[in-house]
Amino acid sequence: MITDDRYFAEAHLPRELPHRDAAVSQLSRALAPAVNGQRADDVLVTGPSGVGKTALARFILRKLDEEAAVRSAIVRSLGKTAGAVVRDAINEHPSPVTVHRGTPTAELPDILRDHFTDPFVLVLDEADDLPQTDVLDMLVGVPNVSIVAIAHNPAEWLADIDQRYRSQFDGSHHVELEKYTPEEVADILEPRVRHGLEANVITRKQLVTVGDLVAGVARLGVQTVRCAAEVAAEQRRDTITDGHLVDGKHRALDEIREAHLRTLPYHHQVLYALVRAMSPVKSDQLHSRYDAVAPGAYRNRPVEPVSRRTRRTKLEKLREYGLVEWSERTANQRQYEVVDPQLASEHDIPLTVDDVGTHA
DNA sequence: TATCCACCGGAATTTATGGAAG
DNA sequence: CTTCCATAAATTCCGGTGGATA
Repeated sequence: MITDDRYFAEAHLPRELPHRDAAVSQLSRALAPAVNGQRADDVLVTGPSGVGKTALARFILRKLDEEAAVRSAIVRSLGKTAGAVVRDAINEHPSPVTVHRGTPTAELPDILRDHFTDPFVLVLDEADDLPQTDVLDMLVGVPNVSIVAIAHNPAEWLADIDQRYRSQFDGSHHVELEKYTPEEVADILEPRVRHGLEANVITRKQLVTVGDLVAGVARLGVQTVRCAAEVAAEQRRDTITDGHLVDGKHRALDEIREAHLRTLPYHHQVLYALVRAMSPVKSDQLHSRYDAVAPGAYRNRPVEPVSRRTRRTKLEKLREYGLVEWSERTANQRQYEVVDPQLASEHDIPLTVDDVGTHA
C-alpha cells in the first residue's frame, strides 16, 4: 500500500508549505539582507510541537541557498551550553577552521569574526532552555551572523533573554505558528498521500479526520497516515478505513515512545524496567527495590548504580519522553506508572535480588 | 496542634572525560 | 607525558512541602 515511504519521513521537505505563506514571507523578509551580502535580521519562531517550525526554517534556508548560496546551519541546541552551540556552528561552516571541546569559549567570537566573512544564518532549534543571552553575547560584534531561534513559548523565551536583545525578536521579527485546522492538515497530507501511497486508498474526508484526530499537529498526522496504511496492509485491505486511522495514530505514538526509550542510556532503562515491573509504585518502594536489585542489574556493566537524586532526574526524563507518568496529587509519595505496559526495554535487565553468596 | 519524616528539586560542588598544546 | 580548558554527569547539600503521628 505504501509505494514510497520517503514522503512520510521526517527528513522530507516538500516544495510547498501549505498555509504558511504569511510565515514564509515574514521570515524571508527578515533574512533577505543575506541575499545581498548583508547581515540578516534575527528572528524568533514559536509554536507548539509538530506544527512545522523547523520545516519552515529548513524551507527558507533551502530557498536562500538556491537563490544566493547563503550559508547556514541548523543546530539542535536542546540542553547545550552557549559554547557548544557556537562551536557546532563553526564546525558546520565551510571554512577550514574547526574547534573542539577544549577551545576557550572566549576565543570563539574572534574565530567567528575572522572566518565568517559572508552572511551566515544560525538556526537554534529547540532553543527553549538554551542560555540564549550567552549566545547573543558571543555574537555581538560579529558582523555577519544572524540568529533564527526556534522555541515553544515566546513569553518564556523572551523572559529568559537579556532585555537589551528583546527588541531584535519582537514585532515583525517574531513568527508565531499555530496548530493547523483539520482541513489544513488534510492539505499537507494530500501530496504525501499522492506520492507515497497507492491511488485511492484514502479519501479527502479521511485526511480531514486525521487532522482532527491529531488536533492539528501535522507531524503526527503524517505518521498517523503512514501507520494506518501499514495496519490496512497487514489486514490485507485495499483501502484504509476510519478504524485504521485510529489504530494508526496509536501505532504512531507507540513508535515515538519506543524510539525514545531506545535512545536512552542504561540507567534510564533500569528505572523504566523497574517502574514497569512494579507499576504503579510509590517512590520509596521503587528506590529500595532499585538498591536491592542494583548489584545484579549493573553486573558486568560499564556503569555503576546511581544515587537517589540522580534517579529523580532520570525519572523526570522518562516523563518528558512520555514513557512514565505520575500524578502530582499524591504530593510527597508519588506513584510512578509506565504509560504503555506493553513496551519493554530492549535490554535484558535482571531485576532479581542478588544472592550475596553468588560469585561472578 | 506541634513535631517528625521522607521526598522533591534547585543550586553548588565534585568527578570524569577528551582533545590540544607545551 | 603533563597541563590546560570546557563540559557533562553525578553527588552533596539543603530549604520547602505536606502527610503522618503523638
